[in-house]
Amino acid sequence: MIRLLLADDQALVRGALAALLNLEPDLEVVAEVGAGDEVLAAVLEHRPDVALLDVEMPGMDGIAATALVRAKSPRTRVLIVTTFGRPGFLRRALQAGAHGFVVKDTPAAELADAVRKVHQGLRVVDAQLATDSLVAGESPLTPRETEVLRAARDGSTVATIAKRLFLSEGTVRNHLSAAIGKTGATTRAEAVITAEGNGWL
Amino acid sequence: MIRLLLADDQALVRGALAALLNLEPDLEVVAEVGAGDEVLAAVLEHRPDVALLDVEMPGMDGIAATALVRAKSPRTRVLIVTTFGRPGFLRRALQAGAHGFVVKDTPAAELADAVRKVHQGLRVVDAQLATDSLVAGESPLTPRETEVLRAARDGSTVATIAKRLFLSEGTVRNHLSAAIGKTGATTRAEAVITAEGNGWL
DNA sequence: GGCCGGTGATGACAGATGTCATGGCAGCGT
DNA sequence: ACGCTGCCATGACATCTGTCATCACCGGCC
Repeated sequence: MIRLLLADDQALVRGALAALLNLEPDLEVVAEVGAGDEVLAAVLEHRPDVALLDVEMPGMDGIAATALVRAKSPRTRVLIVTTFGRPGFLRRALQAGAHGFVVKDTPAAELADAVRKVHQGLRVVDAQLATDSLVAGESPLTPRETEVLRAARDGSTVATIAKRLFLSEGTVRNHLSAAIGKTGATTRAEAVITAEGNGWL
Repeated sequence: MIRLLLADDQALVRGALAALLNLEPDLEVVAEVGAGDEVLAAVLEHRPDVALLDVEMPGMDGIAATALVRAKSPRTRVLIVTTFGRPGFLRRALQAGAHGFVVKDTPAAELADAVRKVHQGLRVVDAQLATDSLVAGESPLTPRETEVLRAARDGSTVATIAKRLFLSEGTVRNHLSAAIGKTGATTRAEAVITAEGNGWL
């Protein structure tokens, strides 16, 4: 019997996935959580064989949670199950120690197989996403550029960003300009969009 | 036995919801589709009692699909099941003839009840969302303002938007300025975000 | 008819934005 | 020690953006 932990912030999806997986005779959902910062405690308490984690979660994202789980409970294998096939997500998830990466629009029938493969120690990775990841490459943005661009996501002005990050306006403009150049964009908003699409933020 | 149709673009979620609902002795999923423009054909073929539709779908959104289903198959009741609790979505869904509106982070146990209530002809609406909907109100944007703001979502410049919509740059700026004022924003990007958040785009 | 709201346009203007050159400073690898 | 890279800052400049006033056309409505 393979023991599973489910982490997804959408209760309905979480419950539905539990129902789906519990249909399999060799799978058993032993714990469910709805936030990233609840994952580790639940893992330590229930010691699941495989943890299925969403990337987008309140508290802590699934990738940070993956790293924690791998560090504190090495026998637990991690399968990322996410909505967005962002290339950067895949890369960072694997670097954090995830064993598998499945997008939510894969057929339901394949999920159980993915779980079993991950449990056997195999790697499960969406093929399309793997190639995208190679194309998109690692984030070209420096930490500071990333931070500034992230602060620009909500449509703030340069002045606001500067205050929030304790930088001069000129510096913010410089970082934004660099980020715009590196993303191949011509506008701040465009840079935000492509950077997000590649999972660089 | 209540016969159900499921429409959601994420195959995994769709399959999981089917598993969840099929656990109920009085519910039966008779059809599944992954795009909005497949909904009507499937409804006409299988004549489900209740159709569970996601809002965000390729082809046609769930709200437009709702209107179609209500027009062509009045006996089929529609329950919207969506990720985003945008006030405008609720309003438009109800106007299109939906009988229920459930957000994906409601507990899984409540979904079956919602389906049964909708089947009985009752209205099921997320309480929090209903009040939000009243607060946010109808979109204050004129059709043209909406169109221009929508064209600005990808971070285009005024010049690009003007060309795409065959307007002068000044006119585009005027519409954007009006939209910014009506949304209470100070930037185009901010206006886009709040308008999207309210389901006005 | 007269009024009003939505649409399109123009011109003008202050302010924000993106770019560039330049300089200083800290850390890191050779 | 030297050079490289990343980070921070400044100043200057062209351009874009947001705002405002003004005009014109059209459709609906009292």
